Amino acid sequence: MSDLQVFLPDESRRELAEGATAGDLAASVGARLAREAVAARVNGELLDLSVALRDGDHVAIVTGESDDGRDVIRHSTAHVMAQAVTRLWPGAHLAIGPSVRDGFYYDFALPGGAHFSDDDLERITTEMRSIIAEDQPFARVELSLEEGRELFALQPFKREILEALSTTPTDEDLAESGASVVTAYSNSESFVDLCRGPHVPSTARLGHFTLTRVAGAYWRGDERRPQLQRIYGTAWESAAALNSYLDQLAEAERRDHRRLGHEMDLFSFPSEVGPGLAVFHPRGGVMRRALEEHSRQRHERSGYEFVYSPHISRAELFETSGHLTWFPERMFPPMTLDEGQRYYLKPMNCPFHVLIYRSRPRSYRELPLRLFEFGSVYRFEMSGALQGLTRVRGMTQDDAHIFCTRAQMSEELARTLQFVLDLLRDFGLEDFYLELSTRPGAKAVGSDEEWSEAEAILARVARDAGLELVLDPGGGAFYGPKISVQARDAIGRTHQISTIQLDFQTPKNFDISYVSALNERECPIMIHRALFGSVERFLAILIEHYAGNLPTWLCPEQVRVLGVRDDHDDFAHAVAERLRQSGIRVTVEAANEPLGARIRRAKVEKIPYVVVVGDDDVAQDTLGVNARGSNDPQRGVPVGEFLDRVAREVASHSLPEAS
RNA sequence: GCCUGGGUAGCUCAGUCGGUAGAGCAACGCAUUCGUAAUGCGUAGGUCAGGAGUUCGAAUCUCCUCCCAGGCUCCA
Repeated sequence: MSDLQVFLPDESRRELAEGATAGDLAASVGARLAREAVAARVNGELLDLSVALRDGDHVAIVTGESDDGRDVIRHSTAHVMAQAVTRLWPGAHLAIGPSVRDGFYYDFALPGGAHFSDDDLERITTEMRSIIAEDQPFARVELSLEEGRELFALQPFKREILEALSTTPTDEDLAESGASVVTAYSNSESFVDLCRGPHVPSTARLGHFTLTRVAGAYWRGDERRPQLQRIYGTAWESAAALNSYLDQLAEAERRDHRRLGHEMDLFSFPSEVGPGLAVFHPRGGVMRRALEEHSRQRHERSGYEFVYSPHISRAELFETSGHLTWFPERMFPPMTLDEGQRYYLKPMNCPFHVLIYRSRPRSYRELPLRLFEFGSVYRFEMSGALQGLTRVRGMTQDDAHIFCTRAQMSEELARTLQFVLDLLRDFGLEDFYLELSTRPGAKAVGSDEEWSEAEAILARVARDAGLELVLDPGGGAFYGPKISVQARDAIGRTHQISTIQLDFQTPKNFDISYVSALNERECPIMIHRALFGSVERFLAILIEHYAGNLPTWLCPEQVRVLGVRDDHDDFAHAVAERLRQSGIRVTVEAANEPLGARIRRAKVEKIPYVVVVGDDDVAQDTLGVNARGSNDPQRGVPVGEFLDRVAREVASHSLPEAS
């Protein structure tokens, strides 16, 4: 007898008995699906498999191999972790335990203010394994608010969540269900957790997880509220998926620019200088110079003019610009000089560029005026936020400020965006999307009309660029909205690189103007833009993108010449000199070790070309070429031919051809 | 800033119960002269991050400071 009809994603119908659940549906489709099912999407909503279906429902069975499925697995694993922690630390308070990208976490407050240590992860893991082995069902319970308050009387964070739900029923689902029903999941008689769900049907569906680290986290992310103990983990639908994720992590670690930067002798952070302050070594210096020089040339060709400004300034400048109002805590404390004058290290270049603009009257004929500077800025980042070259206290921005009229603004933005993308492509980044950050709630200055206009223009320019556009509501700076260019690197991570910001405010703060064609005094618009973000961070991204195997034009050492025996060393030096005269960065390593050992060293150092010269080469003016990434060296290549090849590659910014 | 973990030779790491500081690689020296990913022998290298304390004696135990790594609302 079948008195219930549901629709599958392919619109086919399925007859089921009255009272059938999503789990029953999965079973009716096939044993394999039933085995792999973790949840169901019913009429678009992600629900437990135990949900009773109604006539006419559209149902998609969710398996572990989907994003939805992994979310459910991770969320359920977090739940199991909470149960394990509760068993090991009776009286622990539970906060929240969501799934996050690639994993999950759960926040706890342990009795007596105890902390987790790394060793605890193993104990918790063991406890979790036994909970999973117990094959506990995740039983959904619906409660009234009052019942919820009673059930979680001893859980202050859960209570706070309940109170928040009762006073702000903003969530649509809750509004629909009357805002008075909350749900909990009970795994066993001894463990119940307030949770929206859905969950896998039973703990036995879990198991491919690893607890990764312990951390502190403030309740609700607010440093004025209690600090909780957080445990992060990752969980997947299969052992293979888990291992592949762990391999990815290992690959990211191999590419880490801090490790490579040290190994390749590019830069360091001497503790004598201070945290977050890097020094560049000669090899890193070569790389940096090549990058900056290329950027300079591109800017020159694109109509930018080059300016310079000092690293410190009187407080007045940053009072006018608003920096001291909006983020004084991010600036280094001032030094007070004679007569009580306060001087600050500059956190941004824009105020200086505005003063350059203001140094004399400007005509509309000069606009757009594009001022560029490799400007070093200093920001007092929280010590815990510092991270290699990507988050530092001293950095150099490839910063420019464009002053233009309102009428020019749209075209100038489009042009700037195109320029950004072209330049990034020169460095081998190809995969982009754009993010539009709009008005931040409280901190924004300026009128609503200005903001709407600016946001609309940016949105149009972004759309016209033909790239994927993601919205970041409220992510703009206090003075204007921005477009940021996000780039995906070789292992699929995304980095925010360039930003283009519109600013109506600073020109007003500094009261700058130009004389229009109608001989009237007008206020220009300012566009802030940094393409690399900071030179340091961009280098870090490139190092990781290429795993240290940089394109030849950026390599500190492009060619290393090795003589087979030491009586070939003179010829090796002669070859090197010819390459050097063509602008190639080349060294010679003398033949006092076996050739294989010297080749190995050069390979380990990621030199693009190892050149070997022996008897035949001396006789015929040729060389042997062993390119990076190749195990198949070429012999008898004419010196001139090799020289052209490297020169061509440098000019085209490409990687060595692994022939 | 706060939480957890860490800091031993240039690098990667060992160092037991508190009892004279260890290895491999790198560096340097000598020998070796070799055609595409590790030649042999030898030498040198240390305020065990820094400071204070406990102790007959501290890399090791205690406290303080510095630095590094991960984390600090992708919401029940």
